[in-house]
Amino acid sequence: MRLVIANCTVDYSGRLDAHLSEAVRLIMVKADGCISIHADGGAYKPLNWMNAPNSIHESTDDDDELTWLVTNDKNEKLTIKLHEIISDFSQDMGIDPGLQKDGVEAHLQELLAANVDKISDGMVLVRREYPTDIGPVDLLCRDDKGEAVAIEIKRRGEIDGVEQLSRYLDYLNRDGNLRPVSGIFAAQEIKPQARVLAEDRGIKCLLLDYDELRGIESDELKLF
Amino acid sequence: MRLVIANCTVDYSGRLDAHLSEAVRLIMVKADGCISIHADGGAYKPLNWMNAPNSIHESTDDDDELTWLVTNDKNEKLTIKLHEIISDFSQDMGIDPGLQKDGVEAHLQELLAANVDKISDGMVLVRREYPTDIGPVDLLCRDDKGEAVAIEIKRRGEIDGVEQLSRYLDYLNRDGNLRPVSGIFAAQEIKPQARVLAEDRGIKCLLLDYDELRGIESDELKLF
DNA sequence: TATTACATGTCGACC
DNA sequence: GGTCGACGTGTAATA
Repeated sequence: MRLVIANCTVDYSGRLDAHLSEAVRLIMVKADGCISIHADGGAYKPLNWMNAPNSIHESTDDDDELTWLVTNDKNEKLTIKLHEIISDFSQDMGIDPGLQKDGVEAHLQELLAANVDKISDGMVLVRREYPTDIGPVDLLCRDDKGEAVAIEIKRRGEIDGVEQLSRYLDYLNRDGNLRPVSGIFAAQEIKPQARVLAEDRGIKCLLLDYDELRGIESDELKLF
Repeated sequence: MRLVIANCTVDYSGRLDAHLSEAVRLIMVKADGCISIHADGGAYKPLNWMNAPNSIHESTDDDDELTWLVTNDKNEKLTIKLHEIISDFSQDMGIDPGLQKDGVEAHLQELLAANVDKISDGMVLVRREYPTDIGPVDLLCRDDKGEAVAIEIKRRGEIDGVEQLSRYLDYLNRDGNLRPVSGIFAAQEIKPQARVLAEDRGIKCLLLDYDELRGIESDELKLF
């Protein structure tokens, strides 16, 4: 990794056009060639960047001013004029062992799939990722009366997720072998508007507690 | 901005749980306190981060090992154990003058608004950003028969955009002065699922060619 | 390769 | 603070 702190101006042209006027910024060049330009504030997103693969071409103009021209094969171009280099530091880091995550949607789905009987007595899982023409339903179950129940799982339950489940229900209810299919919208957090929309459409909401799901003890989950 | 290169392990707990095993990484601390941890590859997204506002607490354990504990008021916690510091560099950068952008959806809307007659003969623009209680419709037009047409414009046409237009159409069709209102879903690129859903709902799809719109010559746009 | 849906999405605008 | 829509979204999995 190479870290250059410099007074610079930057132009990007590609998916849109963008310009950065002269200021001191950090220019980060990673081992794979990707490059990002950071200001001293504003979260982690860089002001400009160019992902790998790309090619970096360095040149010097008449005024001894350094320019980096970064291009890729998608017609994107990043031009960095380095007016004054304040610091230039390189360090080899090797390959990162990588990030282990726990608690993303796939994990929630796995846990809930193993505990559908906790949603209501007699509920059984038919299958995960039940396929339809408009995409897979997270969980398809049958309740104690043998009626089909489609479950959509989100980490954050917003209005889009309710729309998505509604589409699945529309679709599934056209299938004579499944009809009638009811819906459960399950999420760690359900936004008020999503809850209102779900209830308006006869979809039940289920608030998931990750720790509770992980712990075996969990009581019955609370449907409402 | 402070740049620390160190052999470190990191744990994040908050929206999910994540763990980074020991390796050499860059730790970036910006002037606003936000912090990000970068590996030497993998585009611009850091492995872990914590946005401002937060509070950073530094401590030393029995083995003289440095730990940074970063917390915020949303119950997120980032723990960085610094086993060995290879480099520690600070530089004041001042406030960045900021990024100027040019050429996104607003531009597409502008171009299409000026060329609604190219969509079909006799089409006239009623207004851009036609207001409704559930948000503004990108373009409201009337066709050669005087019937209202709502147009939703996207750079990338996905299923959500079709839902959005559907909501507008539901709403507009309750208005006796407008009814019947038909819909056109216009985008530079339309995903297959979005197209299927649109057609299922009687919404026409319109593929926009940015260069063609910009060039005055453009033939009639092709509705399908 | 392209298509899809997730993301600690982030970010801004508006209410 | 919550919702909504755009993003140079990026990214991984899947077909």
